[in-house]
Amino acid sequence: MAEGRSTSGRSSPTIKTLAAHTGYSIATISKALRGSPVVTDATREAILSAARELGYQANARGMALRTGKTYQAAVLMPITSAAGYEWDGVEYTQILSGISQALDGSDYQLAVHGYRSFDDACAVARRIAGQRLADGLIFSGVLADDERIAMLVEADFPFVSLGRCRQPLVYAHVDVDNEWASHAATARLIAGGHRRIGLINAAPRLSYALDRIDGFCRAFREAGLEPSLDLVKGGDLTARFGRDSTLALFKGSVPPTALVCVNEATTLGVLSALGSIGLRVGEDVDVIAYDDINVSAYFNPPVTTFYQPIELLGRRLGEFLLLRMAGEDPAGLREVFRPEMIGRQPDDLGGRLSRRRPTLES
Amino acid sequence: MAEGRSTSGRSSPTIKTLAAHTGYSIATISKALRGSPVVTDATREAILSAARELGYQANARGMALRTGKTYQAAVLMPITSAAGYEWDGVEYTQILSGISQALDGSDYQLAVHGYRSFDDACAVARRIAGQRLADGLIFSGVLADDERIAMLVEADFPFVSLGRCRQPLVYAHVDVDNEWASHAATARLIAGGHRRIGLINAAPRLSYALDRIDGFCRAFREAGLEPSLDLVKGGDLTARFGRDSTLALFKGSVPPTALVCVNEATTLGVLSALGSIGLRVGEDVDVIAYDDINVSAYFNPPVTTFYQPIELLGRRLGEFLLLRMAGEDPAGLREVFRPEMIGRQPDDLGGRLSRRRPTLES
DNA sequence: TTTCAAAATAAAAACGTTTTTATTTTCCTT
DNA sequence: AAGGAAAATAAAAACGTTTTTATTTTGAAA
Repeated sequence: MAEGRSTSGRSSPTIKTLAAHTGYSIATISKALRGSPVVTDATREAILSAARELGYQANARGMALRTGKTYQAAVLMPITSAAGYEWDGVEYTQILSGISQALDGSDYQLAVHGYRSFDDACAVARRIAGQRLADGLIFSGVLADDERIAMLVEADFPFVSLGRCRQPLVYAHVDVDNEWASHAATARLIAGGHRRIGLINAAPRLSYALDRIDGFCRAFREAGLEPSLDLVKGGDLTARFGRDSTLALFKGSVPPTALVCVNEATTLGVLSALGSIGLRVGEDVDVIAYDDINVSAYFNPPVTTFYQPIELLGRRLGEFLLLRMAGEDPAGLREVFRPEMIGRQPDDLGGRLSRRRPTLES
Repeated sequence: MAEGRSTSGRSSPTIKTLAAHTGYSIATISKALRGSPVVTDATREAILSAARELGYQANARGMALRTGKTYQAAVLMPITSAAGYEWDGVEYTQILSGISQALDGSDYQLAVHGYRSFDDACAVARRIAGQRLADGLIFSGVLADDERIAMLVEADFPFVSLGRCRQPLVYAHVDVDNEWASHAATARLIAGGHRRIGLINAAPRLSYALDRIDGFCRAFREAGLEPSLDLVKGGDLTARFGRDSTLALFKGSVPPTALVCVNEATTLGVLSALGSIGLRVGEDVDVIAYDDINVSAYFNPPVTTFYQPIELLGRRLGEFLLLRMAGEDPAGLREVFRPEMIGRQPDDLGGRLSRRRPTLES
């Protein structure tokens, strides 16, 4: 099997090379490089100088074996299962980018572990913790009763989740206040006169989908109204799901006058569907989207969005994981963000009720 | 520093545990597990059985130190530099997904190395090869004279590039036939009567941007025409760039009647710009897009696209890297794909030349 | 039956670091 | 000046595997 050694013909300097060069022992050199106080300042300076001069870099494999640490920060990432399954998980690029920035300058590398289903995600998480394939783990797609969180808390294995479960556990996490955002979007539409509001949501087993429904309902109840739960659709975060859901909602006898969309992908599908049945946003129907990559800035017609830059979440995930792997209390590593509303439409009925509304006949 | 050992209270079984359990020596056990022919079948079976029974998993760190291998497959991924820099590199999720699928079942983990600029990408590649941070490398964003390729070929360090440079080197790569695709798109528009064709392209230092221009020009020349090179714009692959370029092109005295777009992100921006200046695709202007995540299926109005599922490219990248790390000749690890055209518009002038064309006054 | 060679297994070394234990040096007190 | 304790450095062990070298066992031939 090919060995890709550098072309200089000699291996990189090791701690033995440094020992031969300086006259100090391997143990002293190791302690000096680690900043141990049992080494004098003069000795430390001499060793650091020699290390710089020789271009010494500690070998990660030697360190890993002795310390038992992997120096890997693992991230679970969904494997999209079929070509053409467009835009599934595209926000992961920015999550990984944020995490990568947080890890920059640390000893840690970013290791991506793909999974195909939620059960597979649990199995991968179990294997990472059990076999010590990484020193810490980041994952998303949190369920209300996510067993990964229970398992990792019990194993005392460092992790940070993007999202929160609904179990009374203390663990590091970063999240968006989905209940608040859903409430704000829904309240805006109710204040604009809407009563038949559709919610294009994530799959209801996902914790934040439940949070979205809670916020949706709270807005109605605060207005003394019954929530239009018959107009709630839950599915995957694809443009196709957005489109199919929209077409289904507008086939009904009393279709929505407004839609709240879970993300930018479903929104694209929603807009595509509305266009195909001749409904104009801002005139025939109002659309509010949640967007974490700000791509809805380019949607035509423009839509009001609740925008949360996901790369910031990614950076915070990485920062928290480093702290958690360094032994910090997870109770101090929890943060929930509120997205910023970008109003691009008035989102109100604007005298529309008197006009005849086209519906899709079945 | 917290040690996340499993809660069973005992460490995972090591080869020493297996030795104590079976009565065989560590060396015999290692050879048996590796499939060495110097061990008898009976001995091997007994050892494999005991390994299964005890749930033995070889420790990657012990293996790594002794063999000198990292069991890491590195991928260079751009770090998006600012929040709001939307949709930059979103296709990486599907590339990583494809690579992850290819690596599944192998001993290799996917390690993501972020970079901020091309020079940073070169520095990271140099460090990965020089310090043996990984056993192989995958990267994209190939330049015509990409120094990463030259350096890694000289170092004989296993890698696969997504894209080709223009140097006479032999190395593993996966690519799309950009010259062919650009030619096909442009030829289609020329056949439809277009003469003023805009090319919303990638930055011209990128190898495939040059390939696109080559194909663009070849289509004109084959039709006995001069290419409309004044309508070629090169920049980053963002919706913003697509929009800004389009607005600039339509400010000109003789604006384009058709646009060829480098990817789905710039196309979104292009459509947004056209909508904002009142131009209708299929009527006032024709748009052909290159798309590797098939999201343009949801664009409204629909546009003709050249579609190449990028996850397939990702899988092939992973497959080739495993083969390359196993010592396979890079000359046998090269593949170029041709995207599939999905016609959603006739893309011809259709009697439009007689109509007055709105232009943007400066 | 004995001897020798091949096969099979075991012992030891190695990878490169960190940590533990041992030894040497230095400084202060009597 | 000598002795003892603290500081500083060195030697050895350890991590868990693979590989090299050594030893034992087995089988075949004389």
